[in-house]
Amino acid sequence: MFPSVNEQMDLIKRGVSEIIQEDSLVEKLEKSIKLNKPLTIKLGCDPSRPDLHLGHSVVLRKLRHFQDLGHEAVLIIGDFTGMIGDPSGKSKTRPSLTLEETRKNGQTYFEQATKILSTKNIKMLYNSEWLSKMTFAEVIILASKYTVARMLERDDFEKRYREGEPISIHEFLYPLAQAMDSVAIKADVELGGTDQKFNLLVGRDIQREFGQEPQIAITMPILTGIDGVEKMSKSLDNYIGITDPPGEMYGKTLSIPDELIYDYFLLTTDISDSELKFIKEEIRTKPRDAKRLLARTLVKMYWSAEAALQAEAEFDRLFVKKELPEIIDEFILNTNDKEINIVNLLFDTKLVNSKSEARRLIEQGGVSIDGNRINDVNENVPLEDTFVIKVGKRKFLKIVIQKNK
RNA sequence: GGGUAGGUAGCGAAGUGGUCAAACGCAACAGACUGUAAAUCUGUCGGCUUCGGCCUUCGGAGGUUCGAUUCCUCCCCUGCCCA
Repeated sequence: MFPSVNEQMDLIKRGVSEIIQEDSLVEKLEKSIKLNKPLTIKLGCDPSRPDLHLGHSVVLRKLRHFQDLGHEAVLIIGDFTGMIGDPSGKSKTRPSLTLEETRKNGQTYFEQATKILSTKNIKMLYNSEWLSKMTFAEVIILASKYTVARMLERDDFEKRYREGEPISIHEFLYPLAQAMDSVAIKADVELGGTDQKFNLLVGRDIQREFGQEPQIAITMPILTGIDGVEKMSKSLDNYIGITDPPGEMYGKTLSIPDELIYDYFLLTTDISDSELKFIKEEIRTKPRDAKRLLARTLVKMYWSAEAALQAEAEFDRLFVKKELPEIIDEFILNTNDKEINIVNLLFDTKLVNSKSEARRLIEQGGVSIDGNRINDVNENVPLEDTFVIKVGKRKFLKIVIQKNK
């Protein structure tokens, strides 16, 4: 039923950053084969931001590997912590979610995650199921199992403490809560990004406290965002969403720095080891082709081969040949006026957020109608036939005039 | 509880009675360039505007003043030190 330990380890080890402890993992795999029992692979999910991007896909894909090897994936939706709020201390404004919101987000998460995961051997659980039942006394006993000094070992706590930034007491409780999740499902393996290493290790300690065999912690590298600097995240707007439309996915991929191409192939695609070698060479000699292949590969994974080709053609049309896109949104303008001031037009069609912005764009030469650049803020646009406005590089809108009589 | 330092535009950070819509950096946006939505360079970067200005902003609420981001009072929030 299960592939051999060596075979399993080969796939498991691809792209990982760290396995703690590797020999214990081998033992677990051996035992699983002997008893013909799948391992329980845990992944914690944050229900406050259900929109998944390629950064999330790195760890989800690792989970998929385990599924492919016959093990069971368990997604833990952190609804309990989500309802209380702010888990990182970083985003001060992160709102507390209601129960309904966490369920809805959990569902969205599941839908998106199963673009990568198999729906066969998967379970999704909400951690409020066990965490909300804990009494205050139980929480205090749990808290007694860990010391402040050990908590401060975590990089971000240590850094914030050193720099005099606030750390709330409840933040110390989150790693413990996450550890209780591992206890609750008797996790054999927990996956996470390298930034989760500390939390995954707390899970091991707490499982031991509860008389369980500690889980294996597997960390995956953090994917750098398309800016090439920061980790991929939605709030930094340097992400490629797995539900991004093909054109956007393709374009964003092309904008990553060349140094990132290899990592993206390794961590976000299924490309084989032998192909990877070829790609490594191609990145050196023809980075453009390698990147286009990456962009096509990603669009193909999340959409289709056809969408990938279309996205590429569209991209070339827009940015290489600087022509109009194939499909342009339409705006129906109901008016009997013969002409309209360009600033008002931009504002009325919501192409800009304020009239000042419209003036600014015009003064900077960022606005054109049917390919003719508008240079004057006071210019009036005749309202006779349909025309196309272009704002900046990427915003197009087709204006259709409708006379009402 | 005591002491002390702070809270300024999306973020970081200057300013300490008028010359402040507020230096500078980052992010963002536009233009040029490019294989690219990268890099680089240039410009813009609260709102409205008849382009002369006008209006709303510097934790919150009051007050002093012709005039406050700058001074005073109270309140809220945060760091550090002491207990």
